[in-house]
Amino acid sequence: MSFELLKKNKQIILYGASLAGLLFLLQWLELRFIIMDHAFEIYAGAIAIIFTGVGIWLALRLAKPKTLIVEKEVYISAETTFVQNENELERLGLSKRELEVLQLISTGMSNQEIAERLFVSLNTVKTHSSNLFGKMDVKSRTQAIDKAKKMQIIA
Amino acid sequence: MSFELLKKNKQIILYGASLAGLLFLLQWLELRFIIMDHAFEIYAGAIAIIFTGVGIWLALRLAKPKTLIVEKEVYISAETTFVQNENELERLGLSKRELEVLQLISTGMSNQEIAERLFVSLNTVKTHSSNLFGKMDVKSRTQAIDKAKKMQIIA
DNA sequence: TCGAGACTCATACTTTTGTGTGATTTTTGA
DNA sequence: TCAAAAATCACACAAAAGTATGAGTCTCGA
Repeated sequence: MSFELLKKNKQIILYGASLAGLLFLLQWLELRFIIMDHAFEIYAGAIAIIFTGVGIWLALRLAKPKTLIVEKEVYISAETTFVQNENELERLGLSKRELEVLQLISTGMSNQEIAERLFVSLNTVKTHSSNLFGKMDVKSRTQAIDKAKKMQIIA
Repeated sequence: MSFELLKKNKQIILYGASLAGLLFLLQWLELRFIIMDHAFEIYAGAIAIIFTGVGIWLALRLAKPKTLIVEKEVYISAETTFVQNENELERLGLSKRELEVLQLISTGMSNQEIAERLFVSLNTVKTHSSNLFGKMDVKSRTQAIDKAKKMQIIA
């Protein structure tokens, strides 16, 4: 715990130490160059410059990094992001088979192709599609596709 | 031009000025408190602390911000992000009118409705649609819708 | 100005789609 | 278990979609 604290305040401790160190250095230097004119100003200037540097160094180390949030546009194909709108689907009251037919219609299949895919007769597919058009309140397969996509009940 | 330069180096000039100012201040203070013991060390410490502050301030102002790039995924629905795939559209060789018909077909409109919308005859719409089906290599309007959406040539 | 492509339209025909009605079987939930 | 819903299918008809062919007009670039 106290070690943690030490670690956390490392910079501050280091700063204090360097400050103290420099003062000792200055005192020692004072003895040697006290005779010099304007020695004080020179020292003061040196300290100012040095500690400006220390300050800069401190700031750069301690400054919280500015978090730059880059909004990355992620284009995701409709298939991967598709989540079926269960509510709307429920509301329509489409049966499992009707939804299946609707999905196949949306892929561009003809009634005959759908019949073959589902192993039922063409008439059955027609019945299903006609019924689902009624439930969806549309008049054609193309309208059904458009509406179903807008309602997010198919991909 | 020289004004620009002045502006650009404002911080540096300010720093120099404050440094000079402080030295004058110190010289003046020296005359008054020279009698104090350890005055020099006190001054030196004060200078160190002040210029550490100056350094920090400078660093924070001038330093390039440490940027932590956080990629935030922005999900965008298909409708709002729609950009027509010009290349594919070009490749298909659809005429302006054919594309118009295709777009209206995709909204679920019947040929008759499209004819009325475009102020042309039903036969004209049929001709356009038949031609565009040929160019798109599909056999029905539903297939055309599916393919066009996948090719991103319609919304 | 000449030809190619675009746009228009018609006619005739085929195919597909959609509706209406009725019926049988299966599934399912109360 | 019993009724309702779902799924299946047929037939007949109507409506829409799609194809093939031919043709007239218009625009635009070579």
